[in-house]
Amino acid sequence: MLDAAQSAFWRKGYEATTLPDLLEATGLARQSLYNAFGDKRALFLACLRRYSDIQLGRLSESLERGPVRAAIRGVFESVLNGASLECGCFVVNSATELLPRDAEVGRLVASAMKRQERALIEALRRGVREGELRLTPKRIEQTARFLMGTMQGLPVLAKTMPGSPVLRDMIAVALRVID
Amino acid sequence: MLDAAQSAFWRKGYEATTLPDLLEATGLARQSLYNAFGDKRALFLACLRRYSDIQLGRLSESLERGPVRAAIRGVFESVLNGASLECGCFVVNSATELLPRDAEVGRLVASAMKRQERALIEALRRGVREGELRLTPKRIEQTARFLMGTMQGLPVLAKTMPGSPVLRDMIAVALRVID
DNA sequence: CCGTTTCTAGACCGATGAGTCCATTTTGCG
DNA sequence: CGCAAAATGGACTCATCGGTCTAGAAACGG
Repeated sequence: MLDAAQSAFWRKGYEATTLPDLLEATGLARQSLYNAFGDKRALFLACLRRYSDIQLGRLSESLERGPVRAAIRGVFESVLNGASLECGCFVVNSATELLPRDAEVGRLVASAMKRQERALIEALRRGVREGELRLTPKRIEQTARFLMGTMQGLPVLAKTMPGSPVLRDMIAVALRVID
Repeated sequence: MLDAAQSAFWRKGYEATTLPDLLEATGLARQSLYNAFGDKRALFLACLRRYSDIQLGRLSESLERGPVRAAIRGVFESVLNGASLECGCFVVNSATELLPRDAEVGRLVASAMKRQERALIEALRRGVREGELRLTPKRIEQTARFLMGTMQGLPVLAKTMPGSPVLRDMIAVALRVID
């Protein structure tokens, strides 16, 4: 239900997605949609929250067991398939479209980033603890942030240079920081 | 003249920028604007072309003399100030907003990226030639692409996490690939 | 089986979007 | 100076936006 609306917003962004678009995507009647969610903006925020929660869940799950390096590589490479390839990341898209004008979205995005950062720090810590990685505590933070930045950048790059070898190279070089 | 329109589009994106916005920004009368540029879309494309040309000019200029490593660091750090900090990169913003729906914008963006890639490759080659860097030809391409990806990612990150230490860390780690 | 509640279809609303038209003023040039 | 060209303001068109309203269909519970 929210999935359908989300995919509409994801493809076209907030402004460009019209109410008819949302009705067609969800199959709902106009009134039902307003009863259920209030208005377009509230629906959008709900989608965004949901997406970032799910996405973060997936990320944490991938990172919290198995070899850390392989997990991170896996996360990066999953961008090469997935919906992100042509649509980018929903959170990043929303951020570039609506920030810094929209404070609510700003908070939401910042929180998503923060949680992502924590998940990566946690994973790197585990890697160090288990002897897979060798990083000072300072370096852990720095590296996690770098990886996060790269994760944000990849979908954007995928959009701007579709089907180019740039993505693979980008990933290859980025992964060197945890070699 | 185009500058004014550009900054309006830059701040709010294509869809969200209304004609009244553009009139106020440029100070032009409605009719004059239509006489000069045709329509909103044509004006937008003109702005985008202009921006990417100027931006690429600046980049090439910074990269083509002096120590390469310092030049690249300078380019990265210029993101920390500049209009990019709160508005991101106009090209990247436009790409995330309009791709993959808009083929014309797609071509424009892809071409901008391609030229940027070339400029970086050129710079790295020079660095190797002058003995500052030690990279195999293969590595040069790869590294250039990585740097380009990072350059695209930085403004996005700046928007999603304003005033966070993430940017500095991201830059610090990214620069390690040319150490 | 009936009454209540929910959902649906679609007309409707005011606001605002991009784009056009035209009468008037301003400008620049011979 | 004078005239042609261009720029201006503002009314106007038509489409579409997000959102509301209403009357009828479906669904559900006792």
